[in-house]
Amino acid sequence: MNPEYLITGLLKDAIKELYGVEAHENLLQTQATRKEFEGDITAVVFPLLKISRKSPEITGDELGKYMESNCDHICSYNVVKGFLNISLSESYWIDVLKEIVLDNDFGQQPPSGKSIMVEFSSPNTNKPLHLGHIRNNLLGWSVARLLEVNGHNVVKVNLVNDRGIHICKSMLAWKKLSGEETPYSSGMKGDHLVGKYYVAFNDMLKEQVESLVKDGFDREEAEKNAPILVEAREMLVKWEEGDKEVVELWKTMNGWVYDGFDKTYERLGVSFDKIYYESQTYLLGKSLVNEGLENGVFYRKENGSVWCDMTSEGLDEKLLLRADGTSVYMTQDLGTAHQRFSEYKLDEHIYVVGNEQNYHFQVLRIILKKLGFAWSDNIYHLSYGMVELPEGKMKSREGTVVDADDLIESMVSTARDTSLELGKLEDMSEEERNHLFEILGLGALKYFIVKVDPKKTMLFDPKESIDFNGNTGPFIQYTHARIRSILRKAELEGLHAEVTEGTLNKKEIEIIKTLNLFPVRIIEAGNEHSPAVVANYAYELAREFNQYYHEVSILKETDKNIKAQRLILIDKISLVLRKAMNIIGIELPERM
RNA sequence: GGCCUCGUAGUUCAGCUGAAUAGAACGUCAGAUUCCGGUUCUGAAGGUCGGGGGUUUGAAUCCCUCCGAGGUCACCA
Repeated sequence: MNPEYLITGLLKDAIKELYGVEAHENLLQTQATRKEFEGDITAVVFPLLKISRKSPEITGDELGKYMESNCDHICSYNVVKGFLNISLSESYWIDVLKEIVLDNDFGQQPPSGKSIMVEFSSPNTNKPLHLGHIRNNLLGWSVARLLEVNGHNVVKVNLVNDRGIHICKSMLAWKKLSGEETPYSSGMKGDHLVGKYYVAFNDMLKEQVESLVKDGFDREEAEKNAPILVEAREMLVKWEEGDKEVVELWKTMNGWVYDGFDKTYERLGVSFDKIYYESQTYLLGKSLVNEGLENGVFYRKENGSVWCDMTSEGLDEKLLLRADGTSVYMTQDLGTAHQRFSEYKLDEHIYVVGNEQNYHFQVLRIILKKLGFAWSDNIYHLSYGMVELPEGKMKSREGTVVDADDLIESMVSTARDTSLELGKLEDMSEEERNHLFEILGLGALKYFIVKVDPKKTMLFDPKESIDFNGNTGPFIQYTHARIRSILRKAELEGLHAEVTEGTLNKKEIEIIKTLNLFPVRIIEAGNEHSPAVVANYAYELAREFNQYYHEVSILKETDKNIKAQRLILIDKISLVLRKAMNIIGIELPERM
């Protein structure tokens, strides 16, 4: 039984008995006792003073006395200021440990019957993934995992932006410059190859603009009407008309990009249940807009364009259909949301999208509400901030964008260098080693990014992230390997890890408390859609083990019972670490 | 200019629905340790929680205001 529930229940009884009042839930506040004080669980008595009409000290003492004599689990209490610190008996904590150990699905919540869709990644097909996408993918993936652990049925989807002027730019530059270069002929990853031509296009555009300006054109005019840009727009028109040659090239080049993306996704460890393509969904939503128009939710301007008025919500008006009847981004998102909610019977839909689109999602929700969809409140924009580097911001114009593949590769190679330096890998095969470097490099990256509150702008420092000390992925991986090594040695001695009636010291009770917190953290993190909570919890647990390990000798302990109990405790720590890191997609090594 | 988000040790981050002396880590400094100024261990210093006001027995947390940083307000996506 959860100790805080136990105390809350007792407190309620005590108040009723002593003061004859049924105390309201939110007056019964408990928390883990701070380290400086004696005790396990602390009840805050301030809120109860208006019931007792006595001083904090007297109230605390009366309640403590009642609880102590009415519950076998409580062995002592003390009152400091308005805080009633309660110590629970050793046998109680052993029972808690036993409960944790016996629960094979520890942390896994029962099925909720809810279906939740998580959309993340959502790349453009004109260039490779970069550091920003990494944050997106890692957040999306771990939120999806987190919701699964919370018992929900999760559908992971990716909406690929595969159409529009941007891909035409790459296509055009490829046609002009490449000499039919392919990923196979060049040995380049498909997404990088296409990205190369996107850059080439922009270089050509810049050149043309400069020369036009030199010839006396207005800069703005030149930027709009450079010949190559006109050509790209013509290509887009041809694409929309279904021009065979253009569509063929479009298919080929996008295919290269998808091959490239797949490799990056695989290495990052993310996957999707379904992939949507904008080329197939961009017409959705029009009928919804027309319906809204008929119902008077939207209105038409003189030139024929359709708008939604949101001035009563303190916002502007929003365009939904252009004068020529074509749709915009918002139109499509209205349509896809509607389609998904009805097709999958969703209870919730989470969009993992950068915070520059906060306004978009605010508007999306309002419009859906205006259209009368009850589920409009069940869309959630998981908004995340930019990732900056020690060198400063990434700017595509200045070419300081960090490529995802390059970054992953450099993380893994740094992991290789530092682990080789530390040694201890002699008895590993080449294959095992490479696997270790891979999970260390990626573990460093994933942990460092996920541990930060999503909505905050963050700074990614590769050097700091891969340090084996500190609040890092490798530290947790190292802790795990260390525990597994202890357990292997114990096994060689023929020892079994189990709960016994041995004694517990203060640190061990603390660890049991922390372990016991795991399911609570899972639920909390799920409600907040924030895997960062899980990451920081895992770090706390790992740090607790290291302190513990430093204080007591586990293998040298002579009492077999105590030894067995210590082993089961650390075994459980390693298991919970694995479960927590599994949510973030970090693999923990058996040795390193 | 309107709207949204953020501002916590030198740095990167925690701080749950308000509670005791605001926590880690890295860095810094001191001591110990070894072939070593690099590794490891121990310890210390370091904070007006952006400023001001308010609500409360109690505020980093809630409200108002100002300052600072970022984002966004397209017949772009």
